[in-house]
Amino acid sequence: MQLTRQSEYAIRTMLELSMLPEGEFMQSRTIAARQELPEQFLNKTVQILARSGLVETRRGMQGGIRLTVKPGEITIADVVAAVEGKIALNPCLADGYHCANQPACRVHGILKRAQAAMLAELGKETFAELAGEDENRITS
Amino acid sequence: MQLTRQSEYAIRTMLELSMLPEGEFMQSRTIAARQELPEQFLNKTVQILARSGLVETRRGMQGGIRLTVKPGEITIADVVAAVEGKIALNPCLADGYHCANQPACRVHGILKRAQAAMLAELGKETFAELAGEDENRITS
DNA sequence: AGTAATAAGATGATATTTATCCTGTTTGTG
DNA sequence: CACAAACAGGATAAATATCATCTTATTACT
Ligand code: SF4
Ligand code: SF4
Repeated sequence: MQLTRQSEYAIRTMLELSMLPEGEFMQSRTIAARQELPEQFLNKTVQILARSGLVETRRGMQGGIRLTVKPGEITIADVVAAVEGKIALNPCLADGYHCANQPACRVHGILKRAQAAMLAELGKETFAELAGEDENRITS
Repeated sequence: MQLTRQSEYAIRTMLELSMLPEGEFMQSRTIAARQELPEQFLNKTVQILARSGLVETRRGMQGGIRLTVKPGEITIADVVAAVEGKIALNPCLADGYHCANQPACRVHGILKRAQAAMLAELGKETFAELAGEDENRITS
């Protein structure tokens, strides 16, 4: 019932990239250092983001990672889905899964609504907003 | 990002017990059979529920498991919390954890709201309501 | 050519999940 | 009291997921 570390790393990476001028690259070393993430593991994570089409990478000198989407058009929900696959609070909420007593199951409906509510919140703020002002936050 | 099987088993067990006349026992074999759950594993799960004060057990003939709470006073949120511990979408949402950049972290706030929204839905219907009528549900 | 950067595959250390087995303990019944 | 029924609890284990790290490419700029 928790995000994986990898999802968090991905979110913080996307946040870092969202703060860059559009089209600019940032290197994974830099991201790792700034966010204090394990560099090699971050590389793997970036590969996932790249395959999902959220970022693109360039090798060699002057290389690095940059967004292929506009910060205003993606949310934490998108990043988590990219890293962990489509979110499903329970197997019966995943595509293609079928539970025998699902039609009558009242638990199913509740879980479904809970998941929808969670996703709605995760999808409310875009990275553009997240990367914006850092102050005037509610602390806790 | 998913409930454990054990949580689901616990929910379905509580649901089964909620349908019993107040104060009555049901045996774990019966629950396991009716809900098609692995019996021994269910026993472990029941122990957790018992330690959390949601059910009480009696050994020996005529023994079994019964609720120690009123079905109208507990929700899925309570059961999941009992089995998995207090829900925290991310380590920084758990009690006592401290992340260095938490005060300024805007991700934290979003995760917190997402979690709150999810818990609100999970806490909306009590087991009394869940155990009530089985029909007139939205199927998908 | 050389260097800086990501890609990709293999491997592994841990932790969690999902059980099962065996033995103990409690309790009602005859 | 002996027995059987039912849960309790500890040990064990298989499967899977998580969180990496190591090594060897491959790509691209200079
Ligand atoms: S019993 Fe209900 S909640 Fe559980 S898997 Fe089946 S449909 Fe989903
Ligand atoms: S970086 Fe933000 S979201 Fe991540 S653990 Fe720290 S406070 Fe929580």
